[in-house]
Amino acid sequence: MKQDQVKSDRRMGPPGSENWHAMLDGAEDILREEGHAALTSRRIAERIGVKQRLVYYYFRTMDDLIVEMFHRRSEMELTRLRETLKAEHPLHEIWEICIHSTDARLISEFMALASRIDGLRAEVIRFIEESRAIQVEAITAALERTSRTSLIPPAGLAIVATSVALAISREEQLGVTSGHGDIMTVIEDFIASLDPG
Amino acid sequence: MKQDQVKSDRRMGPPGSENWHAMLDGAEDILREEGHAALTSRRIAERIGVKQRLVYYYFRTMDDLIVEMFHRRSEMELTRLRETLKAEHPLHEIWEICIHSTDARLISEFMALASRIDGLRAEVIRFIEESRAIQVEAITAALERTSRTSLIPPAGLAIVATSVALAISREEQLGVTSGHGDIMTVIEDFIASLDPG
DNA sequence: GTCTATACACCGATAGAC
DNA sequence: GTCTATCGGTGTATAGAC
Repeated sequence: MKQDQVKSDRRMGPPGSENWHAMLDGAEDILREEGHAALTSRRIAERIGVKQRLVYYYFRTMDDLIVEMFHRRSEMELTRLRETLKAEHPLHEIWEICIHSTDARLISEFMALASRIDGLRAEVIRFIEESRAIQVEAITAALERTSRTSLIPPAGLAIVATSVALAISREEQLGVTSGHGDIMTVIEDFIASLDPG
Repeated sequence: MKQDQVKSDRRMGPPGSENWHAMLDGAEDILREEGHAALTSRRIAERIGVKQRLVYYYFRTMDDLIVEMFHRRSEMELTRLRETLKAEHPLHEIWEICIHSTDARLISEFMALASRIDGLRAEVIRFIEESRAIQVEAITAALERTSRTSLIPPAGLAIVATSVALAISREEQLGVTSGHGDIMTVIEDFIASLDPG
């Protein structure tokens, strides 16, 4: 294969270059701060101080840019998750990631976009499956280490943790807080009992 | 107050009329099937067989239409939830509503839109708070009826139920199912023990 | 690599006739 | 109530010079 571009022979900029990263950074900021409606090639260019045309030199289409934005982010997150498996207290670290690196606004936007963009949907599926597998591995190891059994199987616990963390993050951004402390305490106590320290 | 329209003196169509409902129905279908990017006055008009101009006779702006669409829907949902309190097995019925009336695609779109549209955000907050209050009431009553205490306070249980139901609905639409059966069984067993029948 | 310039489509919203 | 017609703005994406 001499050419990477099978769909188009337009000249393209190299992935991973400075501009390439700057454009994805700018796109992420716009998506977080202003939402999907503001995520346009013009605004990205304006934000990082280049001309609009250049966006189409680094990304074939806007949809490509969006998929790449999610892909870059999910790779970083999966790497962080995998590293927790080697740490002393994996469950604490995974819960920290769930609570603090979950930007509900960004996730809402990506979810809505995933319905429309096939490539993004595939990336989202891959991310959910991989991160769940890592969490299940950590939970299973913790159960074995403490010689305990759980009423809820590891995969079920992983779903509860991630979905509650996301819901709390979303509601906090909206300004709703009722019941948050209650459930956080329960989850943290459970983790403490399973992964003492 | 002689005039309802304080922001604009443009002539407006009556809320609740046939066209008014048809437009909101069409808007909902578009949002569910094609996403926010396709939700335009032209497409709504085309879908229900009227001219685009008519949309602006019934709704002052597109944002107004979107807020009204969520409002109409959340009112119906809250009414259904309130009715469960008078039923024989409230917890079963609430869980049914959580699982089956939760359209993850629609909710993703509304959440993303809520970041941009202030009026929609206010409606979303109101809906979350009201529905949580109803759920807490049902759970508290069930605990008293069975003379039980829960490790997790009612508000925490409500958060777990709604957030897990939403996560499962979202993942099912994506085609991810690992762990779903595990957690569903646990929740359903818990409800059965609290609200036997 | 980066630019100017631009084709072309679609959008929100309105004026004013019938 | 519903229509035709339209304005001004913004979007994606490309051609081709430098």
